Amino acid sequence: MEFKELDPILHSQLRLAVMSLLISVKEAEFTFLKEKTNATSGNLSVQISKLKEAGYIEIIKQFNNNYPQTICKITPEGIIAFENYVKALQSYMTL
Amino acid sequence: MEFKELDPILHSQLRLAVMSLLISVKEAEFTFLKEKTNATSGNLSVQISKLKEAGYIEIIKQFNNNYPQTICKITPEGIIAFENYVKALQSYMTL
DNA sequence: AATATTTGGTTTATAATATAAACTACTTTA
DNA sequence: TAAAGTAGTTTATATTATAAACCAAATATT
Repeated sequence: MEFKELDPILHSQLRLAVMSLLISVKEAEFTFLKEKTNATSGNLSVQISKLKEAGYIEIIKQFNNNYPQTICKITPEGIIAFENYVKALQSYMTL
Repeated sequence: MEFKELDPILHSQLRLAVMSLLISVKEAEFTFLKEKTNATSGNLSVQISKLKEAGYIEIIKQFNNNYPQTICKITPEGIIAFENYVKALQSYMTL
């Protein structure tokens, strides 16, 4: 058994946490992700941008009660990438 | 359920692969690790040093058939760290 | 009504990490 | 004895992660 490549986009604690949340909730606000992950705004902003560039999530910017609101949704590619990442990890876990 | 911290020493593809191998074989030569992980010598050298500094492995340098030989062994702390890392990962995997 | 504070972020600068390239030291083979 | 191979280490560079600083607008305070 060889070691599978670990998708570098997902092999990041914060991006993985975000994806993990989006897998279960399907759609989440920036503030929700920030609270759940305990990330700083700056870091979260950068990381969701990377996930978007990779095509793993969709980012929707809108206004809610006069405030800007950033919504994140996982894409089908994102779901597949997450599943593959989990599978790849198992090759390291001596399961 | 919150996300557990991922030990940064282990959250590296190559170091994780090395630890995964050492969990199963208990002791391995540098060249064996290099072949199994497909790493370059330089990268492997750096990463096993970090694992040693963290106390996760022991490095024994000796000579074998006139050639230098570097042997790596996992330590009890290394085993615990690996197990904790695997447990922490599960909090991201929505198992 | 001006000013301070809060919300909800982004951009930028810096620190940490991973990796490859270059190098060292020695051995074997031609 | 020169070339090539073994077994690595060191160093330079590219990539990543993170925090600090900033921005724009809303709301609260005096």
